[in-house]
Amino acid sequence: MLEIGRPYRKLVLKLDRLIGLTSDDKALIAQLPLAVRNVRAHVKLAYLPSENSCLVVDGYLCEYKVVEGCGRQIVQLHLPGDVADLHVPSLPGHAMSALGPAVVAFIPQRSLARLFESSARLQHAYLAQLQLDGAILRERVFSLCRRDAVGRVAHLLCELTLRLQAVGMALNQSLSVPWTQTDVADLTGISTVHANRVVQELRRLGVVDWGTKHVQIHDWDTLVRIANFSDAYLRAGRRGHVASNLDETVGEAPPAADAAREPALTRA
Amino acid sequence: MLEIGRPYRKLVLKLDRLIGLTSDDKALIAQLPLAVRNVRAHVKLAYLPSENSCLVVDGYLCEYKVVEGCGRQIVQLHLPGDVADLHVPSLPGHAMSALGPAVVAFIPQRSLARLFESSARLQHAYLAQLQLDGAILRERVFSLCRRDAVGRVAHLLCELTLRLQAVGMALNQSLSVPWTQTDVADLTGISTVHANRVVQELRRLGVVDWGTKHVQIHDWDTLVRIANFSDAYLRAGRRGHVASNLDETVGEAPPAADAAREPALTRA
DNA sequence: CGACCGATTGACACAGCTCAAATGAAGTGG
DNA sequence: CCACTTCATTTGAGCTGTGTCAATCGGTCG
Repeated sequence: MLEIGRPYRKLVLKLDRLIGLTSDDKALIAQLPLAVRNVRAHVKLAYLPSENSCLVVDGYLCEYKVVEGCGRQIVQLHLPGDVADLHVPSLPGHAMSALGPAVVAFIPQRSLARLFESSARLQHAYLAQLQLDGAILRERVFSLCRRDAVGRVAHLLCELTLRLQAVGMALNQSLSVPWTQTDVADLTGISTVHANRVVQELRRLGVVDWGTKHVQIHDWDTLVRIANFSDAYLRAGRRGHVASNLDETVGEAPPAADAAREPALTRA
Repeated sequence: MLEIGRPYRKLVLKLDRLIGLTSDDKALIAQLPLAVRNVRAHVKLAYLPSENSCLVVDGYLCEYKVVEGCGRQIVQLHLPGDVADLHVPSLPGHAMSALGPAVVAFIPQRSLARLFESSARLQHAYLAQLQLDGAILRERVFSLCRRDAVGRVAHLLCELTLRLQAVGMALNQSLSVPWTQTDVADLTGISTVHANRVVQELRRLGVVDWGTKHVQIHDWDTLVRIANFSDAYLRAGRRGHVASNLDETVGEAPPAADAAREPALTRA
């Protein structure tokens, strides 16, 4: 069921949704030279330093750090439509591999650079994407600090669903998740044993149907409640993204002439 | 002791160290319009959406997320020389404030945009900076998953030291740290009570002298060992940054003609 | 059929949390 | 210069979510 045609489709979908693309932009992306490859789980993606980026076409890619002794910790998860920087894992102890079978497309960084030179909008999209990745990472930090194991896994599912839907997948909340429970553990910072208990708990609550390679979400609202999920951070970097909590500073000095020119300071 | 002159000095230092700047670049940065302000702790930095960025001149800025009920979780820490995006905290529940007294400079984003148009190298520096921030966040994720409380705090100190030294501060490992132990707790994802116990443990081991507003590191090597610290990730985004673990793929098929053109896949 | 990997279960240990209270330090007003 | 407040640090004592260890079970593949 792995997609082979139009490998850039999801990337275009995502960027279009993020900041909007012209048809010229889309054509430019479609012309990128891609070397499409199938990757199996546990196969390390090597890199020729800084020479290629890696577009996820289908499946999941993760950057992980090897833990001394054994095991790994996944520090970032890439979904279809994401562009992973292959030179990041050139850090010692870091590596990149697929979770479950995946399809990727290698793109010469030089081609990407040329792409950005030819379209300021696409460059902007790239920046927006970077910002979004940052927002996702920060939410992850929050998750690790303030959510318990069940909350973390639930949050992961919520995020996954929305990110997949942003590239036209996971419609009717049915996710392809060809991960082992060890993968889930490495993603959420819990032990394998506990990951199992969490999965069972989510099943018991009837919020998900968690199969070997598939997750069907039955009760989105409850899942969101368990995860304490809010999708706001997934909109970071979006065009026309405006503050939605400006009310917090309401009651302060009304925007006087100079207050309008520089940020206000608000007593917490 | 707060610095008032040449507010962009640390930024220039950092970018120069990161990718190298020409004197033209430095002059461009020096010409940026800055609105310098003193900020006290617990004062929220408000934002006019997307209108300003915020250069940390002295002290620390943090982005945090409010925890339901009470408390906050710090998701990102900005040091002198860092440029914080003021529109990030426009996410609901997010905010930005200083840890201890700080000096910041507001920069209109429009000016930054113009800056990048006039110098491709500076734009590149900005990207490198974004990448570095990402690497720091990913290391933080790792820390939260795989280091115990003492390790996390030790790692925070190590990172702090190197990042400060990159902007000419913290020479001879004496750090200005005007934080409360609650701040440390919010940074590392532990409770205030436990933060106290960790600080005491570090003192007891004789690795640091942790005063109210200052930390003096006495035994760097031990601190590094406790933190399991490696500074590699702090070099992410650097110019000429090359893979240092290429040896891992040594022994694979020698770089054949086509292997040289696209990344290799290595059995983990 | 045997080997292997992932899922599952149970028993136990402990790092770190919570609650609660005492102590210390810094500032404020009289 | 002294009460008084406020905030940060410190200490103690249980409690609990997760980790660890160790089996068992089930499916898959050669």
